[in-house]
Amino acid sequence: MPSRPDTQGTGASVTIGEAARQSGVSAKMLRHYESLGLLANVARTDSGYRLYTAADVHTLRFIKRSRDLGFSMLEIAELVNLWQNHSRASASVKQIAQKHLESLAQRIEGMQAMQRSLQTLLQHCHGDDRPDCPILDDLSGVSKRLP
Amino acid sequence: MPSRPDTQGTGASVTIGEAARQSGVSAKMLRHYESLGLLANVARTDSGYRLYTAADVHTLRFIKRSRDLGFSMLEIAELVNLWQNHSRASASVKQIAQKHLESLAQRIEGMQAMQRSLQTLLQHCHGDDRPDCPILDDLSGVSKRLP
DNA sequence: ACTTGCCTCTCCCACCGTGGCAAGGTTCAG
DNA sequence: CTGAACCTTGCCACGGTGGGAGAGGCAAGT
Repeated sequence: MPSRPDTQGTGASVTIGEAARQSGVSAKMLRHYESLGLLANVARTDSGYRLYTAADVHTLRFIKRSRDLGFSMLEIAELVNLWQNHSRASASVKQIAQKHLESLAQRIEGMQAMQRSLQTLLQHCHGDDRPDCPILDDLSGVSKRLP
Repeated sequence: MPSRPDTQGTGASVTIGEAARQSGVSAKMLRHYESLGLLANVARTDSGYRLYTAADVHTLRFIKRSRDLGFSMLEIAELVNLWQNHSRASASVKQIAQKHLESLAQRIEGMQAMQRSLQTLLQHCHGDDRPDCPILDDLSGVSKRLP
């Protein structure tokens, strides 16, 4: 990997590929986030290359971490705004996180319900070369739903 | 609601709206499933209206139940095939369900990891009108990640 | 016969987040 | 100068669902 100027982010700006590497977000997504208005005012070289400052990369890492926690882009937009607004109330942040946590819990519960049903079905299916299959019976509504 | 012929599905075929009602799948999705080849050979009236037999509706309920258990359309296509193939081996069905269960478990784990992180963050955020906020600190990478 | 109201038809567009590809310009090292 | 690696924009795709437009079908009421 041939060394390019300022690859370490010691001073000025980096290109999109470098910003992608430093933030863990793909270059594709960097452009996308910009188009969503999540990362405004990205500088450009004369030839049109995007240039990311250290602050931009920091924001990108913020976004990445938020995505990793499952926040939606809409929520992340709000979080970024709050983050950059130094007179925010922590309650606003907490409320967003709380709501996300609740929806997360709901989705998990839904999936766990599926999980339980599937486990029961799997337990009752012998899984050999005979056609007889409680799983299909359940899906087709032929059998009483298993407990 | 004016009574339409054969609303009870006593004998012949029903229109898409009725099939939707009887299966719990939207008419929109009925057309979509057909375009996916999941429900082939749907009859038509002279004027082009789709006509669903009782067997079709049964298949739709099968699909609905499978969706409710979180199977993908691709998996459902396989399941429907196996269901209709009377010489299937139950092992084939079980394998699909098993794989689905595993991916389900994985996704649940991922979401639970998010859940735990969020819970920790929320616990540490006082959530009042002051700007100080451990949640944002964590997201921005300023603080050491909370345990 | 005509209107009214509901049904259905086919198409296209949107979501969300991500990836891929194509056709072209830029920058840098050898 | 050439080639490699990078960047640009733009379009298409996924999965599964919903929305709507514009047109036609059908039954019931007048």
